[in-house]
Parts: sequence; structure tokens; C-alpha cells
Amino acid sequence: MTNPGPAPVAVRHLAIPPMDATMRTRFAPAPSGELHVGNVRTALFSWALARRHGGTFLLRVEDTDRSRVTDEAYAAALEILQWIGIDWDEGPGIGGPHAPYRQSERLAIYAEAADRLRVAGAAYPCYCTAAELAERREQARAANRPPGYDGRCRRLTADERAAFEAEGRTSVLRFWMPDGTTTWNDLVRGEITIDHANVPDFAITRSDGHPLYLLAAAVDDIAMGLTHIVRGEDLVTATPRQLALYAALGHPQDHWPAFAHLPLIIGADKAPLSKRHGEVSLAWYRSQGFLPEALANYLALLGWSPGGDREFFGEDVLLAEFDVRRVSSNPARFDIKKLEALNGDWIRSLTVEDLSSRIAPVLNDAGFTDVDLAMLLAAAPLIQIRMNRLTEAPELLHFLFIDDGAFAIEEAAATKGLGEGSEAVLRAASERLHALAEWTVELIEPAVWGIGELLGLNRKRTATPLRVAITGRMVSPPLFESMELLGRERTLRRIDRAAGIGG
RNA sequence: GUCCCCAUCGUCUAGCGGUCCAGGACAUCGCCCUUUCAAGGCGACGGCGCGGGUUCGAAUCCCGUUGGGGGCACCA
Repeated sequence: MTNPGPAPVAVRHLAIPPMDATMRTRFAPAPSGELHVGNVRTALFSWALARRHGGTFLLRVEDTDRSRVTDEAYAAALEILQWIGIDWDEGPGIGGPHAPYRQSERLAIYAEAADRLRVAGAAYPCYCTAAELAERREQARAANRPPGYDGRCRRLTADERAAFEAEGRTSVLRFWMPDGTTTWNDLVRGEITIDHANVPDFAITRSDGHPLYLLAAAVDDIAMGLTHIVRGEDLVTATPRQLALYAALGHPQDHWPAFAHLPLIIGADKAPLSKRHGEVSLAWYRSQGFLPEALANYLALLGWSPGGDREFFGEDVLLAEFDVRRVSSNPARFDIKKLEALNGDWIRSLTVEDLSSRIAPVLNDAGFTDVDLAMLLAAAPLIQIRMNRLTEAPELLHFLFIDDGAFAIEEAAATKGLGEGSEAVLRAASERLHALAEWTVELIEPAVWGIGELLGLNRKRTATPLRVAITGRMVSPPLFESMELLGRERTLRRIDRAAGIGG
């Protein structure tokens, strides 16, 4: 008795579950590498959607492909999500009513589902080899036919199966896609209809029995009671398959989740974001001195806007106002310049205490291992308006935290800044500053300007030799504040030393 | 190739039929401030891809076209 195959369908999934506290959304990363900006934006939106309405957000790890997933990537993914401020109500580390939340620990559940589909005739064993499939794909492409699976193994008889197995062939379980159409009401794109003629049968298990993405995701979305699925645009054509699986698995249509397909983030040349466009992993941005607040702010802006002119906003605004139906449906280009500008705004919005605590580890990484925290606290305001990235701090504060023994004037700065006439400035400064009653900006500044007047030099020509002598650079934080921070001893020592070199 | 989706300054976007000869931000370029560099202030440059409709009226609605993106895996 051969399988007649599924009856034709005309799926119309237009209902949107209520956007209220009963909502359940998820982020389902496959930790095969570092989470990139696109993944994280999807997570951010899915999280914001649930939080906005007081619903539940869960994290599910799609790690069924053991050849691609590593424990390091898994741990890193969790960690980076936490870093940017995303928390989950159910998932790894927390548990929940549908635990476990790692698909690699739920294999038996998928195996049972796959078996049910096979017994019901909704899926069939397919004995085509990878090489055969690839070849037929090529032929189809060459003949301008759709390259998808051609349904060849749909109605194999028991004898034919036995023959294939005798040949030593292995089989995957392939889902028999019913003829017809699927229409759904996409939260960001509106009504989308796809003809199943363009949706070939697809594998739901590997030949080793391992579940594949579509199966595992469908089974879990049902089991975990998801109501709204936020994912990337790359999955829109997977939706008819997802819905067909729901139906075949017996999930009542009035419980199906709504879908929101986010536009992809692309590079400056409109090509998909990849390494070619610079780094894409979120961890890289963290290592480059970007604040989690700024990243979240920028990522939220890629495709969503709170409306009006507001662009600088935090988690509070996102969580209070995020509306998935306001998400733009066209691909957004990732612009690191804008991220940097936003990062600078965020740096400027921090208290000095907060800023200092974030700078400290960066200084440490740069080799300044025993930074005086009081000194850092005093220096932070000087550099706060001068940085767009935390990683700029070591360069800016180099003169202050470097060991005196290691301090050196950059060659270019010496050439440009310690030219003719500078020795006179340095010697006079040494003398006058030595005599100062108190080492404060209030006294240092007039003393230095007085030297300029005495020597007939403008402020720039007065300040530059001192700046170079003290900071070793042509560019530095404000001179007098820097001198005050450095202290009288160190300042005078550097001036005297430069006076010997310069002139 | 085919199916699906998309289309406002270089970029991200506001705009959801009249209040738009299109607003903001980033970038770029000037000017101001100024001891360097920034930050800040002011200003400039710059856009509704194209063609048809619908309408008294379109950036906003419809059709076509062009361009772009995505899918068509024993990846997810």
C-alpha cells in the first residue's frame, strides 16, 4: 500500500495572538561561532517585545549540529547576551517548565516526533545520497528549474527500500510538503503568501537520526508555548514548512505563534554582513571599547525607531516603547561611524565614577597594571569628552600612568614641538613653577601664560613645548589640568629633562 | 533561473493622502569657541529610483519597471 501523500492545503494563518502578559517569545541561537550583530539585534527585539508587554522571554540553544557547535561558543553566547543586558525568564542557567533548553539535551523528544511523522505518512525515508542530490540540483539549475528536492523517494515500495538498504545506503527522514499555499500575517511585513510549488520536501532528520533545524524548532516552539516568533528574514521561506510541521504534529491552528521577520543587517556595499566588512561579532565590539548601552542603542536603531527625532535612548525607552509592527522591512546597513558617535554620546553621559570603573580594565589590558584609582577618577573628566571608545583612554592617559623611567618624548613631537625657542620656555617654566606656593591649576596657568608674555610668545607657542615635555605628545588632555594631576615633582622633572634635550 | 521580500539625503531614519518646495542623526565641508585634540554652537552640501495610474491633492494608495536582499542543504 503506497502512501497517497498529504491532502492539498490552503493554510491561512492570519490571527495574531494577544500582545499582553501571556506572550512568550524566544531567541534561539546556534552557537557555532561568536554571536554577530545581526543575531544580537534579533535577540534584542524579541526580548524587548516580551518585556514591553510583560510577557515571558526564553532562550533556547539550537545546538543539534554537533559538528558546528562548541561549548566555548555556547558559553560565549550566553555571556555576550548578558553583557548587552538581555536577560531571560526561561533557559540555560535558569531552567523553567520546559527544561532542558539546549536542544542537544532534547534529542529523544525530536526522535519521538520524527517517528510519529513517519508512521503517519507525513514524512518518508529518502535514500538519495548527498552526491546525487547535488548533481540533480546542478541539473535543475542548468535547466532553469527550481533546484529543490524532486520528491523522488516519496512512494518507495518496501522492496525498493530494502534494495537501497542492501546497497548500504542510509536514509534521512524527509517531510512531505503538501500541495497548496500558505498565507500568514507577518508582524513586520504584513500578509505573505507562498505557493508550495516553491517549497520542496525537506529533511527533518539526518541519516544518523539527528534532528534537523526545522523539526527541532517546530517541536520546541509547540512544546514551549511560543506565541510570537521574531527571527531573521532569511527564514521567511521556512515559514510554510514550519506551519506544515505544526499541522502534521497536531498543533491546533489557534495556538500557532505569529511570525515577525526582521530585515537583515548588511554591509556598506549592500552585501550580507560578513568579515569582509570588518568585524561582525559582538565580542569584538566589546573588545574595541564600545559600551553595551551604545551597542544596544545602535542595534535597536537598525530597523526600529521610537519615532520622531529620538536617537539617543536606553533600554528604558526600548522596553517601554518597542513595537514590532513599527520595524522597518528593508535591510539596514551597519555603519560603525554612527555607532562610534553614539558610543561617544554614551561615554559622555556616564558619571565619572562609572566611566572610571569602565576605563580601569582597559588601562590594565593596555599594560598599566597598577593604576591609582583616585588618580583615574581625577583624570576621567579630562578625557570623557575626548573619547568615542574606551580603548582610546590608554593613549590619552599614557603620560600620567607610565613609569617615569619609561617615559619618553615621541620623536615626531620632539621635532615639531621642541623647536627653536622652546628651551627658553622650558627653563623659565621650571623656575617659576618650582616657586609656586601651591600646585593647582589656578596658580599654574597664570604662571605659564606669564612666561609667554615675558618671552613675547603667543599661547600656542608657549604651551606646545610644555605639552610635549610633559606628555611626550603633540596632542594631550588640557595642559594645566594634566600638570596638576601629574604633580609638581614629575612635571618639573620632565620639563628639566626636555630643556636639556630641546632648544 | 524561480519564489518571497524591500525601495526617502552617501548611511540610519522621521513621515503613515493635504500642516513636506520632505525633518533629525552620522559622515563630509565651512565658520565660531580655543594652549593641542576633542566636545559644543552655528551653517552648508545632499534624498522621496523610474514610468504609469487613483485622487481636488501622493514621499504616502495601486500597477508596471529597474535596482537590491533573502530562500530553493543530511546549516541554522
